[in-house]
Amino acid sequence: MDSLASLNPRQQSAVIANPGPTLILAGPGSGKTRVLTHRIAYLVGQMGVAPYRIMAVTFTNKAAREMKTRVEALLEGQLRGLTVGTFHSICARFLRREAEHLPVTADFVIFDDSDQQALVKQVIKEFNLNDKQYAPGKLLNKISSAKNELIGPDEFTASTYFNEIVKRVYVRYQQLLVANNALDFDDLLMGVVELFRRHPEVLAKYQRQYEHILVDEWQDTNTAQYTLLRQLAAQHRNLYAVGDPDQSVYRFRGADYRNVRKFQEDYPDALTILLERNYRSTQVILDAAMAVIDQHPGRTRKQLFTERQGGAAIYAYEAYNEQDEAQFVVDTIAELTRTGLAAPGDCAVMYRTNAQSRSVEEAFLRAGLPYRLVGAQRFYGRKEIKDALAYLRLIHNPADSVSLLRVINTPPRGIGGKTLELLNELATANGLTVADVLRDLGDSGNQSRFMARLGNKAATSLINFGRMLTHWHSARGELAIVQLLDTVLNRIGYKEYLDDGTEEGEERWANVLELRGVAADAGDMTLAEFLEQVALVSDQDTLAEEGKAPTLLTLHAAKGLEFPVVFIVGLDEGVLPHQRSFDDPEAMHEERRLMYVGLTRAKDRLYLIRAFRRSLYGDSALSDVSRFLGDIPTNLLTGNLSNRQTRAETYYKRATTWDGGTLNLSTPNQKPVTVRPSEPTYRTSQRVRHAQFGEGIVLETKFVGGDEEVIIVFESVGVKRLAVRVAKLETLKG
DNA sequence: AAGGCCCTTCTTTTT
DNA sequence: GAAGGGCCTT
Repeated sequence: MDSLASLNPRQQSAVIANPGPTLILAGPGSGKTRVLTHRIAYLVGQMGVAPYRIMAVTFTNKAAREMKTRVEALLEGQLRGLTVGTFHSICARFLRREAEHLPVTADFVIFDDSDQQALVKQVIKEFNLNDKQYAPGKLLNKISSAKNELIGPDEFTASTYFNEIVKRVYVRYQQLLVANNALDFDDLLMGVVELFRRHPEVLAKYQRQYEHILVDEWQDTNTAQYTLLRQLAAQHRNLYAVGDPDQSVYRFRGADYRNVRKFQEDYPDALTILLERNYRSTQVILDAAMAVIDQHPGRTRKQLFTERQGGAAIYAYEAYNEQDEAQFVVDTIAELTRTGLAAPGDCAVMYRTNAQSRSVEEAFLRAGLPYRLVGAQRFYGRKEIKDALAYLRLIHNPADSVSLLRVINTPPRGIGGKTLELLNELATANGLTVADVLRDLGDSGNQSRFMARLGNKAATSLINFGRMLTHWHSARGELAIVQLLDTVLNRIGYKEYLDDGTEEGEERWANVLELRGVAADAGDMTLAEFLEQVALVSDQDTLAEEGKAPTLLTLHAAKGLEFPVVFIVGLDEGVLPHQRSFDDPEAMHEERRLMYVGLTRAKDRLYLIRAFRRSLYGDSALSDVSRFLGDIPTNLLTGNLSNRQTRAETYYKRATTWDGGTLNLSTPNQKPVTVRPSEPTYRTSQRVRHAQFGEGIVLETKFVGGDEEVIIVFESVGVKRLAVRVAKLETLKG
């Protein structure tokens, strides 16, 4: 075993801590994963604990996989029976195993966000509610928070009229889930807690088994998760929690960093170990990060330190707009690569919201450079992927009415609204599900007792569809996932449906092929296992081994990762911190922690970028520099934003030298209004000729300090930025 | 029934 | 500046 000698004294004492409740407060880059893996290896290798008596819980599958691999490497062998997984996957496993105690069967499917939306919309319709006043998303938020707080539909107390509606929706929504043989994400957690409460003998079984429970990212646990762990650890009390309250960024999902303090209150005898030595970043980067997080009220200060004294100054850059911001990132990466200071794969670009990735992606595309984008949700959220998966889900679980509705007329097969209405009616009148009616139609064809009410055309379509379903359903056990998927795709002519000759169509089909690849990788996994796996992937899970290209990801997805070079874009008030946090102090604190997470991802170089103007809702507006940038001492900064005094003056000068007409800036600090520059001379995608560079296409026109600038991609030399006044461009036709 | 067009309404973050 | 919903025509 990789000896304990490779760990520092603090880490060592964490690894060899006596049994009992233990809390490891681990600053960023302090080697918490090493501590966790060594701890497990120590328990197994030195303390003789059987692997099956250990549970290690993480938040992402990637973290779970990594932990397992690293423990196995330490022990030089397979660890049979060790439970490593995410909260959600471990809970799903428990629930399937104990399904006899549940309202759903062991085959239950997991409903994702859009399935939940569909179900709530159904309830809204059923109750004749106004979906503006009672927006599905709002209702779902309420329901989700309730579940995270372990409040079931019956316990939900309605103190206001709105909550009265929420309660009714919640009750009905839960009924529908059960009718669909489905659970949502929150049900997985709450379901296990409830199961344990109702069936102490089941709980006792697991309590006995799990002598040691280790938890990563403790600060991100919510009430349901916290309660679950307390239940499980009640007998042996060997709860080993690793976390950092400064990195808690999932409040919207019910996470409560106060669970760190709660741990100490609930286990007064807990051993607490602080890991403050950082092995990742330069001191410059750490100082900046500490300066930001130290402004967080009501927090215990940590004094992070590193051997990596000094380091490159942090480059703070103000771009003109988000295109310029993205261009700066691309140019800088090119420059770092050229000078050998970093490879493209060392670089990461982080942003607050997914929407911000677009301008960055466009800049990479324009430069013809590759990048990798993190985001499983984006992939699995695509319509074509959801549709393909809906077929598989329906084959697996015919009770899944949400999937049925998705695919019954995709691709179009002549089953429209009227037919669906009739189908529903038939089902309800006979006390059956829609799937039952379809199956009967498929089985009995023209002899079906439901024929009478159906028109000829509709009946044929329904019979055909019913037959396909029945056929696939009975074949599902004999085929590998990828074969089943191929069969379905072929039969429904999905390629022909998607690939309509447009670029988008081609891309859609390419996405389906990617899903096919995932299915092929699933090997001989059962359909149930496959569906669960794809339901529970996280954004981070899609991040394979380090690539050769820069990584684009949200700050949330960046948690737990590190990169030699980090760019954080969008350091503007309203973006980071996000607009939505302005009137909620707790939310604002979380924005600060998010900034802290981003800063501490960087090992060597950090670039903080903002845009002077940024398009929002379509038209563009001016923004202020993020307050978080202002918290970083200027002596750590370089770049055009390193002197804040002058910047404020610059805004003023720049703003007042614009066309003047619509401007009413009286003081430099007053919030600037939207400025309309005069009409551009050139238009986007216009062809032009330059005396030296030859022919090109205008990508963008803009005004900088009253000067008109155009960005042009030339056939000969690529992208150039030119001043119209100087460039003498000739416009071409076409 | 299906496809197209115009309208609105948003946009945090994700297991 | 996209995506969904409502309303139109074929």
